[in-house]
Amino acid sequence: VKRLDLEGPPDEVARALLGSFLATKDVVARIVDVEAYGAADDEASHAYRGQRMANRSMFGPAGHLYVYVSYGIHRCANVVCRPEGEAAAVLVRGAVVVEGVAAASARRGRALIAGRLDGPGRLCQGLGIELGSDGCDLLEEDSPVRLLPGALEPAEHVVAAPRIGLTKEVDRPWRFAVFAHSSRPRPSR
DNA sequence: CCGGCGATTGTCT
DNA sequence: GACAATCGCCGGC
Repeated sequence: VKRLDLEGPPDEVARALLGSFLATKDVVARIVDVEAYGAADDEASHAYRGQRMANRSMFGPAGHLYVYVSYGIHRCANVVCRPEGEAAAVLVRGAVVVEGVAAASARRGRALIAGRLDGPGRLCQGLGIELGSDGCDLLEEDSPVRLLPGALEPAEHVVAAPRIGLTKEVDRPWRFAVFAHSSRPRPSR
């Protein structure tokens, strides 16, 4: 993954992230479900009302991690995709663990189904992504969370759908999920 | 399999 | 004081 690939319109970067890997100390997972978020042009985005203390890392630089607290309980992880001063990011909604299934399921407190971490909160819990990693550089070798290159396979396709859990901009089709040619062309959950 | 709902707390008004 | 880029459980079909 090069930083240049991560800097661009959030929907394009979102698609490009599918098939790449998120890695922490003891878990590696392949990204299969993402959502794009913009800035002043996107009322559903955390950046819509400008920079705040909690969302500051969403304002760049690209390739850094934006972690926020959802519903006071969960953590959710984003890949920032704009240079410093501008805001946009890709929420990682789902991934398949390819290394460290035991560590991930131990953190989750339950067995994973087919190695899947579906849902942004579950994904962060399984990977062990904490608020303390907010703002770290995903392309830096010794970061607590890293992004590793990966691509989709020929039999894999991408479906676009509306984003989940919003009260605004509910129709913008900025969710992108991988599905195998043999399975139903619809994102899980 | 699917829809509904309560829990729970950081963040902003 | 309201709201939230969620989750897990429960009930119905």
